Amino acid sequence: MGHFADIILPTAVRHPFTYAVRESLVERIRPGLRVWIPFQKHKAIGMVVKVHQNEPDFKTRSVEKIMDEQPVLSDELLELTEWIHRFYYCGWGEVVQAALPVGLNFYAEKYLKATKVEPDNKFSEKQREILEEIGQKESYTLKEARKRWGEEGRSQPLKKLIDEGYLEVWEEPEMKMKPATRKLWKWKGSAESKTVANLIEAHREEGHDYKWIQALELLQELGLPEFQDNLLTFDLLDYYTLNRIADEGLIQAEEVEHSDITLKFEHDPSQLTKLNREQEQAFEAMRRPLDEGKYQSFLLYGVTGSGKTEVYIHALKRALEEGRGGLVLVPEIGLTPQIVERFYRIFGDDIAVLHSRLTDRERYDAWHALRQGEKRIAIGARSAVFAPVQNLGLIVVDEEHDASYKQEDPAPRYNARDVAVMRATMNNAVVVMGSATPSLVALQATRKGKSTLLSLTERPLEAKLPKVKVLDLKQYRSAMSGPLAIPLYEAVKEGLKREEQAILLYNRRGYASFLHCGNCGDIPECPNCSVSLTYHKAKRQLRCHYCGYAGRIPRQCSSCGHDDFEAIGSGTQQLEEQIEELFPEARLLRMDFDTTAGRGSHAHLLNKFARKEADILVGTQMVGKGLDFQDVTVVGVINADTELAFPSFRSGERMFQLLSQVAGRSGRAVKEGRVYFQTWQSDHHVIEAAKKHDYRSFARRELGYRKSLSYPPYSRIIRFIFKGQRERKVQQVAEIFTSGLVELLEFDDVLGPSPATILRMQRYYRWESMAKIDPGKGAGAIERLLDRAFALFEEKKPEGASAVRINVNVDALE
DNA sequence: AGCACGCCGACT
DNA sequence: GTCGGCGTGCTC
Repeated sequence: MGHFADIILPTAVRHPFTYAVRESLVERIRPGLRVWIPFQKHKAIGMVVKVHQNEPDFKTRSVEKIMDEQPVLSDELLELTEWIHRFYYCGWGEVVQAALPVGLNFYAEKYLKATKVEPDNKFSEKQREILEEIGQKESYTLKEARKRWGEEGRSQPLKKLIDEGYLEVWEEPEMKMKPATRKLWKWKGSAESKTVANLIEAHREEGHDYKWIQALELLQELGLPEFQDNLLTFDLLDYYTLNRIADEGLIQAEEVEHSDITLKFEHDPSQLTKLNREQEQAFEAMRRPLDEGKYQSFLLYGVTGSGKTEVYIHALKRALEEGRGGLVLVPEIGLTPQIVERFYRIFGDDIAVLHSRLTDRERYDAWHALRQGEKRIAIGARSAVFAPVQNLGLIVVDEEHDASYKQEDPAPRYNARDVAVMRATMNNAVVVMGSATPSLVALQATRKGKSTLLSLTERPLEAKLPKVKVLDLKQYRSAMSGPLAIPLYEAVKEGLKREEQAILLYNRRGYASFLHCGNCGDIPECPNCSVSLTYHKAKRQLRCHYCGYAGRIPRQCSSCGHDDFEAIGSGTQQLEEQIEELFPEARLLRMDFDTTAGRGSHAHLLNKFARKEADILVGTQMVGKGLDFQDVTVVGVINADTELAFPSFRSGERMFQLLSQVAGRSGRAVKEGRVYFQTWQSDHHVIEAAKKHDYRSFARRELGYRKSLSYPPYSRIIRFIFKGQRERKVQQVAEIFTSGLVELLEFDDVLGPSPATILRMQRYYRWESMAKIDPGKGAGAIERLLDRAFALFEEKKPEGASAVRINVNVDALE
């Protein structure tokens, strides 16, 4: 009897493909190995998930060769990815593709080769250049060629050569990865020449260009020049910035072998901090299941500054002592050198840091080191949940409530926090989720006994929580100083007198600048999406945030024909101007989308402020994480409640998180701080709870509201997006599919269909529906339900339904 | 999801 | 007469 292999590919098709296995391969083939297979008209990489002897009733093709000696995915990760594919209703191969680094995933490099020989005069000059260059080299990747000649205007010489068969494209399964050398940076400068601060000062006096000074400041911010061995790694830095400084001869760049490139902070395990009483209790609670090798889930609720990280570190240390590995997940923007340093100090080279600036090769090496057990801890953002940590004993999910754990688009639309819980279950491991403002889903899990609540309430003595004053705008309507209610205005004024600093926050909505017609008020829209175009003053361009469209400013208004466009500044820009009028003496710094466009400029602005080069910082919520300033005594939120206008069941939760962050952060300074919330809804429970730093009362109210409308955690939301180029068809498909859902889900709520908030995006019309289902339903039940919904739709679908794509988003956040 | 095939409108 | 955009259907 013949042998067959079920093989997955990175497609949205939700079933494996069955291939025949030649006799000579039967011995070696097994799940987790990648294979080179014929697929459609080309060859592709697939992964074996099952080997069996059941001949299928269609004709099979044969596995060409086996690519790996050892499975790239262990049984554990194979099982985990399969669960994700069922639960989040996406292709198994799509999950595996997201889980593996380049070099171990399904990506096969495409190469170019010159084939036919033709007289030169047949080609354009550009084409002759391309053919000559490619002909010279042994192998040329399509990627390289596209980079060089892909953007050659309308004529597309490269594409034509390929289409006409003068260049052949073929794929190869093996990845040729660039050697793992990187530039390492050496700080040149004598012991006396000192700090970068001196240099900046000196160069300022010499009138050096601003960008150069900015680059230097970046170095100073990171504190790297003061490094003991004067070696700078740029793992978490901006390559171009450092190159620029190197060009100036201030630092030297050296090529260094890969093994030397890891974040080298001081490694001194003896610096383990002693835990306080509460931290000790939390640690003790985790220690039992950790020692017994049992699954248990914890929610570590602790206000900012209460020392959650220390608890994580102690627990990790314990896991390592038990001979097990650890995994630390942080939000996308949470992986800063400062955080890495704290872990590195205790665990040294036991840690693999998986951050977005790694090259393919470095990612591959880090993955390998974990797989081989050479490194026992992985730290990284969302996709690090797939890191091949051996004998996993502990998973930490820091800032558990953070939205960046959920991948929205493209598939797989998984939530790394929930995947972490599942992975811990499968490994009999402990999972700790930490937050100062836990998500209601995590909180509910503790009430249901699925998770254990641990609290850290003590803060270091010097860090008192600031007093929050709510300013009701209804009441102050006639007592305003520009955008500021009188008490906030007075507070800022008094603070400035004492040479203290202030931060004024403006909510995100309406933060971009745009253009409007001075005659009829019409705002130019994106030709591909139904959104207003934003105005980029510097480039004199109109841009779309959704599809990337960029265009010139139109000559005349498309609706009335007049030609007098006016620019309307962003919310923060306007606020900045108004504040300038109120406090003409003060030095202002604005921080928003426009001013932080460049890389590193975010940290740059904050540090400028920290050095007291400005008195007032005006910004959007992106200021968020950077509120710990010694001399800031006034923080004002100009429009605390705009978030509530956002049509989402989570807007209250999001606003509470935002306001708590503001209210919680500014209390670190020694001087007593004051926080002001300006709002139209002073009696709103979210405002009241945030004012009193009272998570519990917020949660109680919010859970009541969620329960009454059966929103998460009392339901699980599945969101469907229907998209296609013909609006009528999209609507029709949305209606028919949704009516099928209603039939299947008699007792659960189905909302919609309705046009999406942004009806048209990238030339596709979008409609959406939402189903609220029983939160107890597991992966299997969800998969069966959706299978039935699609089967039902298959029976009822109208003519032309295939022009409408249906996206499924399980546990959608919005 | 990607990709090739095939149909139909615009331009040399 | 031909090029290229987009709807349609398929992948073992």
